[in-house]
Amino acid sequence: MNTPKPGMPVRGSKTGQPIMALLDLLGRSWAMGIVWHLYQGPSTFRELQDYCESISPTTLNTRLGELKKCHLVERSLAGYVLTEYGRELYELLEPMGSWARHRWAKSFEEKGSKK
Amino acid sequence: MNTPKPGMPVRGSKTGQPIMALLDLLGRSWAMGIVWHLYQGPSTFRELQDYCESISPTTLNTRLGELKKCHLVERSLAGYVLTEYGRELYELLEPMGSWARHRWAKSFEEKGSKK
DNA sequence: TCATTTGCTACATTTTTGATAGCAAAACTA
DNA sequence: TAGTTTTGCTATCAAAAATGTAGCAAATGA
Repeated sequence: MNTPKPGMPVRGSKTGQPIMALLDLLGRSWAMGIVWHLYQGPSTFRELQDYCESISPTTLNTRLGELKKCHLVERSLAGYVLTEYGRELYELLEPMGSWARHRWAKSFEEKGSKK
Repeated sequence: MNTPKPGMPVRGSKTGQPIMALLDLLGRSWAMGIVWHLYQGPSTFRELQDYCESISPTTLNTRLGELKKCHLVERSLAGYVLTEYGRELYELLEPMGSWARHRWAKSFEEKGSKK
């Protein structure tokens, strides 16, 4: 699975539009979860493993590799950390948290949930 | 693969926090791409297939099913459309588009790209 | 009525992910 | 400084998810 980057064809989009590369990258298992978690502060490999309860070390490692190649994550003395780009991305993701809690979750509470 | 919903344990998070359910849902192949595309207007199944160049009808169908169960997409006479929730979500996703284009893509242009 | 189009299922193959074991290097500890 | 932990990560195999292709039944159009 090759790392999606802007300007390169990615899963399902040959145009290489940056947003498509980003959606491909973030659409892989745990990618957003890792970014989400790292915003709290640096984490070691094992801490990330614990956080992502069911991730395998293989997947965690490839995902970290992709995020590094895409300049969202890097290593520091304290462990893995978000880069500046990573933090910016988190800040774009962040509003989804409150929306999910305050708006989206409500839509499941209506009585007689269809389907 | 069961549909992630707020309040239910999802891939790697037993707490059922809405954001975790959302990240699980959106982290599946093509989920964000479908939302992204549908914001342009209603699409038929075949149009979505064309848009997501390499998606298989099987996957498209399950993904649409999940998005419907989660109140982001519904069917209309004109085809599949975003619900109000779906449009709200798109609007949260939208800033990622310009960030990817104007900020993130730049990070790949530096001379001597490492790695 | 006959040909298209549409939404979707079936099924075999490939790709991705998970689970588990475990190793080499670094960091403690006694 | 020898022994124990911890840490980052690889290897391997099984399970799950996605793809590719064919094709069918219902709706639409000519």
